[in-house]
Amino acid sequence: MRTAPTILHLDMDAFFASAEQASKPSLRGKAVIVGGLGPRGVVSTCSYEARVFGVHSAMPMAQARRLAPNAAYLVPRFGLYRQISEQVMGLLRELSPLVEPLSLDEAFVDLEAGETAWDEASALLAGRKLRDDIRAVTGLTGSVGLAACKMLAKIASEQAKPDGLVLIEPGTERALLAPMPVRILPGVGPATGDHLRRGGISTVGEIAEAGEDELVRLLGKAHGLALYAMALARDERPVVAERDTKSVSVEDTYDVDIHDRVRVRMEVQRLADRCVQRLRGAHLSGRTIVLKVRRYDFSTLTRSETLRGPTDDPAVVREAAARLLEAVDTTGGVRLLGVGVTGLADYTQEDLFAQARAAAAGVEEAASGERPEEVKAVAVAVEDAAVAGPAERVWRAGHDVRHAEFGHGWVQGSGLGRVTVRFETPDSVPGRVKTFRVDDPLLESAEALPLVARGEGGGGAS
DNA sequence: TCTGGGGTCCTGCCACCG
DNA sequence: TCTGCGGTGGCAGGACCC
Repeated sequence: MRTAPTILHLDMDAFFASAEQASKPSLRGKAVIVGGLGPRGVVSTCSYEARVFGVHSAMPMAQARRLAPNAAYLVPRFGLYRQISEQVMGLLRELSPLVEPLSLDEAFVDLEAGETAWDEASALLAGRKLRDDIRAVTGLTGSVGLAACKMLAKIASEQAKPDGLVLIEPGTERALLAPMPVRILPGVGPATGDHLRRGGISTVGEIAEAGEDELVRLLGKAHGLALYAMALARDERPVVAERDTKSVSVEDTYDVDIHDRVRVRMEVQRLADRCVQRLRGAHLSGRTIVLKVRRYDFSTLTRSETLRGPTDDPAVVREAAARLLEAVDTTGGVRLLGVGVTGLADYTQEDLFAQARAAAAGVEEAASGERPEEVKAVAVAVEDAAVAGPAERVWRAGHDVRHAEFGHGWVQGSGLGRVTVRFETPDSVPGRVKTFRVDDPLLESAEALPLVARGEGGGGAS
């Protein structure tokens, strides 16, 4: 294990909510909650102002509304977050070629590999400059943790939140970890936490005292050994820049449980098509098709089927998903359906023809009588239908719009044939609110504006 | 209070093979 | 021929993460 604190962990502060506040001046300093707004939505991220009311991520939206009825509720705008994320990841790559993104708002960086830092002083310097650069380029704040391994760097950035920097000095790690609750360690969630507590262990220090054998007895080999090592501040996991995707899936939770079996079949077909679109978008194909069903009582089951070869053919995936569904009892209703593909392989354009042939042959076997050409034709028709969306306009809370007369703004709310728009931009003062008919011809949806104007602070969203 | 969506990894069980 | 055994792959479920 290295001895200098040259692993950096960056965590953007309340990322989605902060991006929304930066983009909408009227929301700055206010409780902002981003997540699914349907009856079964959950909070994705909330601003620090909202956390004061007890709101936190993963909380059911209905509960958040009770706790913070006057907060601004917005649906996520992943396009905007991705743009900002790319800017931030770009800054990280200036520090080192070894950058491991964990999500849109988090990443590890190996500063030593980038020859940016080799000791405490140089690591601190790099961390401070990074925070300044992020603020200048995106207008947002991020918290930085520096330590000699990934686990500790992540704990450090957690301690640094919000808008701070913490370095864990080599040699102090075990003393620092000992009094912390076990849940601080990566891999310890509610279930493992309970398990350990029943075994009389509630702090990291108690894990270390319990010993390796006891941990393995309590949690099994892989988990027990890993946790024991972490408790001793031993974490040899390298920063890995490129990770291969292992699975691709799509799932939908329905506002109301679906009881109609025909509707369930139809939804599974649609999910299969969406899943294949994703798969093809990533230039992948896969061998194992997975169907996921969450029933009315929240019990979840999966059924999977492995094909003889990888496929990215929508007809093949739909057929497999339909077969899997036939083995599942859905009486009582389903609240969620999902279709996924694992056992992934890269494919190239040259492989396409051969794969389509092989996959179509598989379907022909399964649904005897169908000819490969017919199967392919159906698949193409469905894809076209999926691409052609509904014609009516939907005004989603938080999304940007442009009005021919009043300029750029965002949707504050809509309903009963009306849409309310607040007219403001990231660099304007808080704007005025106006209400229009949902079919107002002067109103159109718009792209998100960059948070920091181009030329200001060394770059902006493109 | 009533639980999203997209992932990864691990474990236990079973069947199959040599 | 039967049985035991270890390795491997498929499948289902669970835990965890952001």
